[in-house]
Amino acid sequence: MVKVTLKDGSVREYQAGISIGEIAEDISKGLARNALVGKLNNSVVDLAYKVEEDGALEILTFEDVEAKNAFRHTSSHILAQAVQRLFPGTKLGIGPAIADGFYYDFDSEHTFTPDDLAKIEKEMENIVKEDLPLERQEISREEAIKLFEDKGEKYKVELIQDLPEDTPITLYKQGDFVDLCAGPHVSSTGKIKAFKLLSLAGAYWRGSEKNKMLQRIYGTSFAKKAELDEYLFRIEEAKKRDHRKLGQELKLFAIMDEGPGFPFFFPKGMVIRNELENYWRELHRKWGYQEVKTPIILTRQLWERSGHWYHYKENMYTTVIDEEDFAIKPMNCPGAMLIYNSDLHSYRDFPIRMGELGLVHRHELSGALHGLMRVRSFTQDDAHIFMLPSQITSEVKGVIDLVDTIYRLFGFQYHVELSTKPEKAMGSDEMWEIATQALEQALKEKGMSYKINPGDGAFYGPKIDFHLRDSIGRTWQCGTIQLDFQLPEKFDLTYVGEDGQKHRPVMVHRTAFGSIERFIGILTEHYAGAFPTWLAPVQVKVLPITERHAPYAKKLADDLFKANVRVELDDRNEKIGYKIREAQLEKVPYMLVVGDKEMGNNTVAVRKRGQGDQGTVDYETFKKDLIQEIATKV
RNA sequence: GCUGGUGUAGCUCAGCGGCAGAGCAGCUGAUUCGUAAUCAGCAGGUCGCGGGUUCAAAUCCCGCCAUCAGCUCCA
Repeated sequence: MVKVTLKDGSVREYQAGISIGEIAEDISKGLARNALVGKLNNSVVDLAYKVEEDGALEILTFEDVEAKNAFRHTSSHILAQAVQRLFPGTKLGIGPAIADGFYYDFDSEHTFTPDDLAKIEKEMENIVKEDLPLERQEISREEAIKLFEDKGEKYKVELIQDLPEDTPITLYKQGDFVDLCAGPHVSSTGKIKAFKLLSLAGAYWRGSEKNKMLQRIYGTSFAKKAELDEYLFRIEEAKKRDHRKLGQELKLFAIMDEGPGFPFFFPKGMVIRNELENYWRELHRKWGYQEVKTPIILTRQLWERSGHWYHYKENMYTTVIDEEDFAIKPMNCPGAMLIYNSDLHSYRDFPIRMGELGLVHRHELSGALHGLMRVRSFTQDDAHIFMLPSQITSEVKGVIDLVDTIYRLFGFQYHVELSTKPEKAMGSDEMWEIATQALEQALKEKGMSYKINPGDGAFYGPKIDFHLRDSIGRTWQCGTIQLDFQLPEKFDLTYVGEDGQKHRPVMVHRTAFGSIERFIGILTEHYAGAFPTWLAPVQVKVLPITERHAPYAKKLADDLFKANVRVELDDRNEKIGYKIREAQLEKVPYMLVVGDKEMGNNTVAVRKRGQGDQGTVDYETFKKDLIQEIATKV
């Protein structure tokens, strides 16, 4: 007999060798129906797994992330089976579950088209109907290699050969289809009730551009049809928030064929940008920063000295002036070094916090460009902080607080990553070690949870990155804190210490928004274009009901304009419903509808974005509240 | 950069070898109206760019550019 402890603490006894599926059956019919995999002593296993010893058991359903992954992993096997049925000779790459679904990589002479996806889905439906059980089988390395060699599955053979010696090799079999797979899987193809293939894409074998590009098919699957439909609906909704679409609809910004990766800001987008910059300046003044501006084009010698010419050249635009080589700055730091060195510094001056809204240009791969999120010219809200080594932790903590202040104002969820020394790096290992420790120390003292990104640091130092999400869940690096022991050396930065001797200061590069452009992209998606009043390009629209009310409407609009409110008057000869509809589509926060009633007693009928008609209020009261709302950035 | 898709009016899209189309937006006129679209008329095009095939190309073929998805990259 074996004793099984369930999640609720109850203990049940069974014949040794009972399967987890049978235990689920014993617990309840409903659970057995929804059970996908089991979790025995913290490892996830198939329902067919036979329990031979006492242990803690959980029966997992689609609600559990491990079960969801197994479910989608099985879905990817069904996809592979369907593809091999329809396109014999197709070789298999890998086919894992991912955050919102699954994919499988194929090497096929046939190039898959979107039309093929429908055919493949049909065949997948057949496989689901066939209700094929998935059978797990453990075999020796030699047998496995022989099996896949005979099938011509060269990628699988490569995978097996690269597995550590002591790893058991398992196969999963469903009908005539066999795949190398660690599992676990759901018990039968019939469990996959709702799935959809979503897209096609190229993907390099094992993620290296040196390898062959395979064809990847993405899909998703759910336990219930309704959940799938809801997911697809959510994706459609999220696409409506895409900043590229909203940027065009709301006339905020655009990227044109004439300037790939070089964004244009229209008057309305410029309002948002200027408001953000005003806020930035106000905040940085309070936090003890000074502001500088450094040139966009600087000599080749400078970039050679900073190391960019050797480590960053493929991303830099260059030009020739009077037969001399120049480069357009991809970063602001060398300019800041020159400013630092234009004067003598005392330890008493530290920390020196030198901010710059600096326009940088970087040559990004054409395929990497993405609206405002990934561009070739952008404005970093940069700052360089010069300090004593003893000030590192407190300065880094200060920047963490500053970034958090900004993100909290917008209600962003973010996560933090610590990136360590990359392969192509300047400086010694010890330098890197000290710098990385200093950053980690600050994170620990702030009690922040963070993810470590090995080898993802900048070439000159380790960094802390702040990542924000876009409308469809992709994350983008925005704020960053980078410790740099290289540039102070290269530019021979010094300060005079207490002892009257010259010493080397420590420097941190940091951004909060990251890039103003990217930040505006994220903001646009975050608010779905309905910006808070302080950022809204147009804050109030005054809508007279007929021409008769236009003079009163104009008086209000003029008064608001004088109070620095961004106001527009819509005195076109249109019905009120039409004007409201337009203002609503423009996502203007406040509409003031004025007719005979309002004109008589100096009131306005307020319509608030998202909340509809708020009734009639005294104009002066409205104005006072509005100005208060703008000032407090709510 | 790589793989695949897409590019037609300001916007959204139809047309896919035989006269360049629709809706919205724009302009003109009428309508003077109370909370998401009043009616009528007019105008609007190097069909991404270049080459080729054809009696004839938006449509087929080749090259390039841009863009979308993913991969790679991401300071």
